[in-house]
Amino acid sequence: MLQQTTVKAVTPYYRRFMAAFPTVEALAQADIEDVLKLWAGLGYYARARNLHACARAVVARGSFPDCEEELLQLPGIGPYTAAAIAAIAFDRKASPVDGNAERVIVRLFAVEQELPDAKPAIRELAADLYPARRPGDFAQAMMDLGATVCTPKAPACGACPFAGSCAALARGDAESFPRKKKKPERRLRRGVAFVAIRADGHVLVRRRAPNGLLGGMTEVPTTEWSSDFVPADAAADAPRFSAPPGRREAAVSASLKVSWRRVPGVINHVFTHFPLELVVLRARLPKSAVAPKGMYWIDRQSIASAALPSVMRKVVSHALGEQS
DNA sequence: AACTCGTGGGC
DNA sequence: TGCCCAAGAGT
Repeated sequence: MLQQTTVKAVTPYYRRFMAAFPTVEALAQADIEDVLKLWAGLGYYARARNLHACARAVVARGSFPDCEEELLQLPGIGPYTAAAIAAIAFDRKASPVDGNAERVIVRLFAVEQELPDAKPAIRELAADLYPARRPGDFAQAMMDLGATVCTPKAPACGACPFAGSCAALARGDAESFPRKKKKPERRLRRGVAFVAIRADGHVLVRRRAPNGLLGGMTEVPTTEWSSDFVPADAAADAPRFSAPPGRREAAVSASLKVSWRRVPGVINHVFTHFPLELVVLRARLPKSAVAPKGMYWIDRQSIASAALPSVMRKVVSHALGEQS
């Protein structure tokens, strides 16, 4: 959970998750849908899928691996996490380097190479630093130093135990480290989201593809999201409903005429690699409306606990006229 | 090697 | 307000 995410953001999720899945066996037996529900809003959903797969792998092999090399084989456990578990949980000589420790090392040695190119060199420098005893405590101390003293902006060099040996500080420009490669421009993508509301308050949703962006999460139907999308072209992608079976001829289900109305305003959301602007269309459906193939209705209470990512919560709240 | 992959807080 | 950043990993 803590991969690329702050302790503050993680804490409530962690508590709920551990209450639901107190053991690796419990997690391994869970449905991915229930795992994603508890991850909804936290982001980077591949972590949830990987953690679930990881639990199953651990149960299958019969125990937790206790060395870096075997930990690396598990899904979702990369160089940092493998080293962190080895050092902290098993007191192994390993050097986990997170973003904080990375910054400490770079400044200590005034590494001129830009990130992320410098990562391998930084890891080697860190590996040379590991102490004779308590590798886990040392690793956590380096991370906490980066988080509280050797901060990205306005580092508190006066309070740093490395002040006397820091190459960046000696040069007088610690804050200018680490050097970073410029990021590619992120183009705005547009799309239209359809919020169909049944007379009893149920909302139409579907499941996203199991992998990729928001993989496995629940969403309201939308058009494609693309840079050259024209909202006026959305009608063709609107979900189509049929009237309930019965009365008319069984062979031909009558299509239900639906009036989509634009909800004033737009939803803006920022993903890591692109910003998104969604126009929201809303329609009221009779209680008898049949969900299109691959979609289903969920009630208000289920919306609250569903695997809806934040961007979809924004869309639904906006369409239901809730204050934000 | 360079992309992809979320979200919220801090300044 | 816009940008940076966070206990990174997978492809």
